Amino acid sequence: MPTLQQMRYLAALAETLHFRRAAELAHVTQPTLSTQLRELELRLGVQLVERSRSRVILTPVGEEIARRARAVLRDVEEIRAVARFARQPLHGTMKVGVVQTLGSYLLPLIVPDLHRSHPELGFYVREGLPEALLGRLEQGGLELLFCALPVNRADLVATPLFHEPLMLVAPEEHPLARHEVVDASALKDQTILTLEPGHRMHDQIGDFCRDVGARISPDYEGTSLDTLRQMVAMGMGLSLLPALYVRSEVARERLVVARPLRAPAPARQIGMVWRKGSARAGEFSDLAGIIRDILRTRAPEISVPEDEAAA
Amino acid sequence: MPTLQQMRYLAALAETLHFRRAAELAHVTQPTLSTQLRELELRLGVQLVERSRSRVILTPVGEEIARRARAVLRDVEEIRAVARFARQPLHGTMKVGVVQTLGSYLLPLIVPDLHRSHPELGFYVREGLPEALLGRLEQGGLELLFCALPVNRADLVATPLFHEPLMLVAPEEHPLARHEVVDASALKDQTILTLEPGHRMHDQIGDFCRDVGARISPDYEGTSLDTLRQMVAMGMGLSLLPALYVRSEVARERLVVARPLRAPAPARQIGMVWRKGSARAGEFSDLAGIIRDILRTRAPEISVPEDEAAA
DNA sequence: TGTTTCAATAGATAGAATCTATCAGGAGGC
DNA sequence: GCCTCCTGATAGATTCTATCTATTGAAACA
Repeated sequence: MPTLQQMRYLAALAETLHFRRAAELAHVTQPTLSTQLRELELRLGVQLVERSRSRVILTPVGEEIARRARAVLRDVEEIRAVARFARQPLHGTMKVGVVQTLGSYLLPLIVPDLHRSHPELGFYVREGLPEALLGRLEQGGLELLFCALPVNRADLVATPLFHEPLMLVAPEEHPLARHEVVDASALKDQTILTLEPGHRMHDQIGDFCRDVGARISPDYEGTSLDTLRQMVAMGMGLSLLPALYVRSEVARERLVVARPLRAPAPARQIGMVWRKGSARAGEFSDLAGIIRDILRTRAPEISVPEDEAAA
Repeated sequence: MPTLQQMRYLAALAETLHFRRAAELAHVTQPTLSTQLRELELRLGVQLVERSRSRVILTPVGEEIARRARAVLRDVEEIRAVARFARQPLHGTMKVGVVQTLGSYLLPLIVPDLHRSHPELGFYVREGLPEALLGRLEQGGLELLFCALPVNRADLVATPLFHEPLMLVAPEEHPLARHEVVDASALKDQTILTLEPGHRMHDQIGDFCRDVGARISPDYEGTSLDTLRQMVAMGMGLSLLPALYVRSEVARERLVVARPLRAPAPARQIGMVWRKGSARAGEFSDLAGIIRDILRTRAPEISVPEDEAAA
């Protein structure tokens, strides 16, 4: 099998048509280049160079192979360039997953600022249910996941990004809409719409409703936060939606109103998850810090933890 | 600089995602593959593989580089294929030069048979004047030249293909056309048309005419054998044209007739020339033998020498 | 808890790439 | 014609490196 070095020598000789000068070009001595080219010819079983004291000429095969060798060397050079580019932190593409209940509002909130400060960083985004995304993350299909914590998998690590209360969403004319802050006990016997199973919020809201004596609507399970909101607007019941979602979608229209729940309100802890031992673990930690900063500016009403070592 | 071997290991690992099996695939032991991959990462300065006991995952850069590495390996494989192909004699393309006074009839005579017996052999043909073609041959722009011998250049070798007499070509109604064989002395004071300077035949016919007392037409010098023939047909004079040309072009029409000259007739020796030490010298010798055989069949009236070592 | 599996590591070894020094042949100058 | 310079090939020594065997340490599994 020919070596890259031999190809380099052939390319040099093709350029200079002169052994000594080719050797200089390749930063080796002339005997090295001579023997390696002879070795290359031996391995390929073809004469590449016509040697004479007065003239060095490549054979037609030699020309052809030199041409191809140059292409190979160029491609290898590109590989090195790819590596060099990737070496810089927060460059290149990250394959991230976002749980559906975050996708519609989290990325739009942080990506513009992030793109401004780190223009070389791109995201390949995949939405889905937590279980599926965690599986993909473990398998290597994703590098990074935004979802609700805690995540209890031995080979994954997580760091919190923000603490997001759930807010009561009701039709404008609903009696509870008149309260500025709603007490959990006020939800007794109310009908609550929630997401289909598989979402973290499904279980969380189910538990909460059982505690306060509210009734989960048996007839309907939403597939997204948007459908829940629309069902509330149609008077099918109340719902509990994440504060940042409310901020980005509910606050913009008049059909439904959102009210905070009195502490201890149900809430979710949103964080970033990656594989323990991921090559980019350091980058991910840094990225978490950057995202927390962005959130502090863009969503001051949300509680963002101090930076910490990923746990 | 990464080595091809390291790329091969990366490709194997990308395929199996398992060190031991990748090592098997690459026909080395697992520690070898491990250390070489680590070395590759070190050289590129990038982590390519996420190692954990339970799972092996390529990083995104790892994927990208593995993809490119596979392409490089494929291209190197192609280089080996090119060499393998070139190794078979009388395969591939030969860059040949043919002097203008041969081009119109020599190749059409031999190429059909040659193509039948050696379908993988192709010609890239360049016509020109002898001097220019010899220069190109020496510089490496051509590999092989068909022209009149002798050729006296130290770095070239030649082998004869056939001995080709020149024939007298005259208008049908010309008095000399009545002789079956024409004596050279009969050309005394006749007007002979010949080619422009630069052709071997220009000098050869000039010498011959001086010897027999014929007159070279001062007003006209042909640029090709075809124009000479046409000038003869128009009654501008007589001409001396090569026997195989006569056979292929003159014999087909009625306007001019060709008559052999009584010995010692002027003649030219046609041969093949290549560079001393050409990679394909052996092929060229073989080719000469094949061409001589074809000529013995296709042009039995022509004298073809026995095969010999190229001189 | 013991067993198996996996990748990393250590140390030895054979092979390869490179170097310095030198040779042999041809070109060009005098 | 002879000498010198220049070319590429060759010889031999040396350093590097790719590879091997043997082993370790850690996780997964039963």
